[in-house]
Amino acid sequence: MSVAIENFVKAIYNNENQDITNTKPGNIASKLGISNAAATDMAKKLDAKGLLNYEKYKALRLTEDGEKMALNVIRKHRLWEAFLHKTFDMSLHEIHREAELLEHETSDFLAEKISEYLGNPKFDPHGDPIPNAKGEITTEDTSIPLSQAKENTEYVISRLMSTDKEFFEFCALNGIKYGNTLTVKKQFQSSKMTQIKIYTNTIVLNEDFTQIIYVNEIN
Amino acid sequence: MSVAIENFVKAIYNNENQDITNTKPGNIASKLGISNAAATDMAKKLDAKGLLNYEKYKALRLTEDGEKMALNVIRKHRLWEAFLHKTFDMSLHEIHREAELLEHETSDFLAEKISEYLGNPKFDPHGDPIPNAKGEITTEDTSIPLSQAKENTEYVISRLMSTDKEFFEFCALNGIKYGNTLTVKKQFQSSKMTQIKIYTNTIVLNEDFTQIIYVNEIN
DNA sequence: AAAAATATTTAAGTATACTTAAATTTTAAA
DNA sequence: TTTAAAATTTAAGTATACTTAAATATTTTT
Ligand SMILES: [Mn+2]
Ligand SMILES: [Mn+2]
Ligand SMILES: [Mn+2]
Ligand SMILES: [Mn+2]
Repeated sequence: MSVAIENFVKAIYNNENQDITNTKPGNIASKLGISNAAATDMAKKLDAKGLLNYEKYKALRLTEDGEKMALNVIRKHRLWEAFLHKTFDMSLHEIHREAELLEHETSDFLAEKISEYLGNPKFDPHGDPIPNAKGEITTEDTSIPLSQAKENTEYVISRLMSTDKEFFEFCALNGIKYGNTLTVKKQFQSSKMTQIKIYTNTIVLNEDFTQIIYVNEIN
Repeated sequence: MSVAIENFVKAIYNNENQDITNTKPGNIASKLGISNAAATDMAKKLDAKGLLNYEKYKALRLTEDGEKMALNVIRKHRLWEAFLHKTFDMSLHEIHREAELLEHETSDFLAEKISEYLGNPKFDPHGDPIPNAKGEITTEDTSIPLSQAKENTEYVISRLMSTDKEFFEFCALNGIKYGNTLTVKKQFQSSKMTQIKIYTNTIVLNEDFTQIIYVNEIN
């Protein structure tokens, strides 16, 4: 299958997992940077291929085959990210950029090699789950955004939900990294800011950041 | 530039370095598995782009820009081969297959990371030279095919010029590997066979193999 | 030096993945 | 509930990278 098709089913999959009613051609089009007309064309084509169900004016729904394809591409994307981060120490922004291309030119054979080399990781450096070779995600996500965390409680960082370069640069500079530990000190109700302590540093984050930094409470 | 263009200039470059007079559309076409007509079309297009000089019925000649592009792709190809061989222990056949795809989706940035990680190697696992980031090949090739080697002389294996799976499997099983040492025991003139000793094994190779295994004499 | 064989080019056409513009349908607002 | 706004679809067209078939040029053989 072509790069265009793989990116298309991946965009639908990612969208369905957030907002199922809005998975319409126009929405996918704007995510992929193509015209609405192109997205409608593609939707019809993929319906004919059995990768999704297309009904005029309705939301797009991936078939089982379509979802399998999406998860296969996502697996390769996240394995590359994990690999490039670990082996070449590339930043959270760089790894995404490279993985977006490499994911389409990676055989299942090579994906397995990467996975084995890394010890079959279950999460990528953004905290996104890595599907297994069968296309299954076996982990469950219990994490909450930092904006909803309790005061005076210790958390481990579980996910950084962004693709923004500056955000990742901020994180890298301040030890905000998947797996690291932080303590929530105070939630400022009116200003919607969150004060955290990470290592010896105290940082006050605004809502833009506390809604994309996800954490798990340490028992 | 597209995958089709990159593969096209690469095929011309590789061909020019062997048989300059025969670098015509039909020859490139058969190497790429496309029709002669498609190759002629592409040649005209790349002439317009300034990557090669096309004159009806004449051999294709890369321009400086075209050669630079070819060497950039070849660099990425060979870096991937070196990397996959070393890091994932993939075979000489597998690394070529994967590199053929990855070479087109690799940024200069990532290529540099791979190169640094490997210690800026000058040769890939087939013994092919790896151009530097400027597109220069600084090494010179003094190797000769095993068919022309002297009897009772020690050589180091410097190049395995093939893309054939079975040949590489044979090599892997018999210690015929870039950098390994062997001794030429006898050249059978009439049958064009070569008897070598490698480690403790004695092997007799026919011309098919001794013309694609290159060696350098050990001083 | 012709004739035959081979290679190259031209012409016409296809599939994919897009575009813009117009028509249509849905959704939201008045 | 009618109207206005927004989204979706249809229609027509483009660029890329191919194809096959026919025309033409080159190369080889006789
Ligand atoms: Mn992608
Ligand atoms: Mn990720
Ligand atoms: Mn290639
Ligand atoms: Mn090689």
